[in-house]
Amino acid sequence: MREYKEVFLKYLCSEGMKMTRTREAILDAVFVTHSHFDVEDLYQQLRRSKKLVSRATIYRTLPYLLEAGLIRRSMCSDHKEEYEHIYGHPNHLHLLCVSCGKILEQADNELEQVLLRIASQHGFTLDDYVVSLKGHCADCRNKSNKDNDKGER
Amino acid sequence: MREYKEVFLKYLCSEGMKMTRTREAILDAVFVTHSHFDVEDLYQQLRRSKKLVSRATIYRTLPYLLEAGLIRRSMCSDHKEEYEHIYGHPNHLHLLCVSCGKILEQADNELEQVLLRIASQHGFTLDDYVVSLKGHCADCRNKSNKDNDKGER
DNA sequence: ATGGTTGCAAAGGCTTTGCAAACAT
DNA sequence: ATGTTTGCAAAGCCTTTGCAACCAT
Repeated sequence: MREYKEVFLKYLCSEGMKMTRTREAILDAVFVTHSHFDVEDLYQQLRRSKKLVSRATIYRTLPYLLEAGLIRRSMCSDHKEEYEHIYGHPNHLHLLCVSCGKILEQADNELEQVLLRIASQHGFTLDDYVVSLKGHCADCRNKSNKDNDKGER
Repeated sequence: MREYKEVFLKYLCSEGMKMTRTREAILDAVFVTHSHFDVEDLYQQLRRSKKLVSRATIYRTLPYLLEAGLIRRSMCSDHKEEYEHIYGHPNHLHLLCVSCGKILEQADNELEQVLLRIASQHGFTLDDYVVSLKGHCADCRNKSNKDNDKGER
């Protein structure tokens, strides 16, 4: 519970920086979100909770959260930096349907074992990973089959 | 050999578009590159081969190459769209050393099997995947150990 | 001839930054 | 009191777009 605040505080101290209301609010906004978010999402989330924080400050704070190991970059989306928080959000993979844009998240043990093996084969530690699969989900495949029946495109 | 030109031509036709010198030059520039590239890389590559193509046109062309299945988006780099070409460049994973920035590429069969299983478990086809592992390479671990011996930071 | 394509320069969107005021300790 | 942090607005960067000239067929 709120363990992430400790982590951030420790990080800030170690860098000679201070914990402020603003940073605390941003941190909370990050952990309210349960999936991917970008700067705009946080900005809106903060407005909703009546904590007015400028976008500039959010931009300035996210790299610290990244450094502190509290968030990580998420899938590359078009042209925006997306993040996701890490606590209670173990490493996982994303399944993206390129047709409808749906995203599933999933953790998989066997996958993790394989990645560990690969990393250590190359003398690497495995600190983090991003696995994104792209394909077509069942729904979209069905839909497009129906469309084809009616005469393609 | 040059098979990619066929592929692109076919794609262009199917969309009512034309093959032009400019597009051919961009395609060549893409396949000259052996690793990741962004728009600026292509632009410089084209200048070097005395084919002056505007950045705007490169920006306009890359989505077509993507659509045609000739390139794919690469690792999320800071703030730029990176691509890599696909021919002779099978799906693979990236190992990134977060300390020195070194990137290894590697194909792995077992990994691919696991990803296929996961996709189909969710009813997805597996059209493409991106696997990025982040960690510290052996060199950097050694270096940082030495640094520590001399008195940490 | 005709419709797609290109380069240019302008516009757009997201991100960064200089600076003075506000804040934490 | 002192150094850090913030918001604002301006600047910066990468990317997109309108348009007139150009090219492919």
